[in-house]
Amino acid sequence: MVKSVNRQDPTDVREALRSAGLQVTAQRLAVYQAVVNAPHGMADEVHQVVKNELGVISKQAVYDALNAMVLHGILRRIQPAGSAARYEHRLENHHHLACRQCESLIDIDCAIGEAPCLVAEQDHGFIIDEAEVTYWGICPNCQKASKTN
Amino acid sequence: MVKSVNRQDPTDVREALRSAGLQVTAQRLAVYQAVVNAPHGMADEVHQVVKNELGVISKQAVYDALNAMVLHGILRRIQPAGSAARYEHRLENHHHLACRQCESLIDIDCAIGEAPCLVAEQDHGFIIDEAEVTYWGICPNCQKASKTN
DNA sequence: CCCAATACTTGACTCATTCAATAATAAGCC
DNA sequence: GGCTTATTATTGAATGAGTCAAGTATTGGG
Repeated sequence: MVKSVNRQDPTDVREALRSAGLQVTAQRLAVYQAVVNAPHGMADEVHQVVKNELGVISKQAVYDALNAMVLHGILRRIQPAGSAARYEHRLENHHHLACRQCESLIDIDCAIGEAPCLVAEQDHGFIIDEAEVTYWGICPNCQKASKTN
Repeated sequence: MVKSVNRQDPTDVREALRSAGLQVTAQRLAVYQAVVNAPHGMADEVHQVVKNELGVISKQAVYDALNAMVLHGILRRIQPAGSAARYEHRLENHHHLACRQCESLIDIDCAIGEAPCLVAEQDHGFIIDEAEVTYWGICPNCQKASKTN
């Protein structure tokens, strides 16, 4: 399984790429860094950030980099209902708190700890490797906004 | 909150539509029935089924019907990562088991019962109304397939 | 330093979903 | 039961995330 580590040191990313059999390129390093600096960013946002960093990079290269790193467990992809895919570098098991109104997304640790309801009783013969939990609600800002209206 | 009921009797759907302030139309009834008969269907599949039933219906009408019924708690929309939106009529709290390879999706009851890890410790001021849980793994069929290869 | 494998660029393309304008229908009222 | 109007359906075009494919550039092992 994937090592549960937060990689912030650039050296680690290079190593992670290499040990995954991926080449180390300026584009990939910049894409990784963009995700670290702005977690939960969508591909398009990552693209903007990396453009500021490198000058030019194609949208396709961003998608390639993101997909490759997700595939090799260097980044994690999350796809909240109704939103484009988002990316994060935090790899340990944690969950998300999503606002139904403003689409904001917050990390939260697993409520009970290791594997709470994460072991399904009725597994139907599936080999389960992950339990993804998303809490849906209204964030404080949107609560305020709807009161004043 | 939404009443936790499985509506299979057509009369109930009519009532549900009316009490939601929606008009009862042949299209909506057929769309609802299609979702009951083939749970977890995507909009396009629902469209095909309803076409067989009614002869003609526009894709747009299917989307309108699905959206309206989801908005009023008559249907439920689920959006597994990497898939188009799917629809189901079962409204009680339950979760899903998804195969990473074949995209199959199975209902499972909540493992612990009422509200297990469904109450986040760190709610960050959010008013949480739902905890969505998706278990990811490999289904029995795909396990077999990968062994024989 | 060279070369093959890997990655990037460009631009066209797919597919789910939505938008907008027009036509049809449901259901409350007389 | 027939009008009336708000609600819903149809049609066709548009959007936007993401992928595909062909050609060019770069990485890093030999």
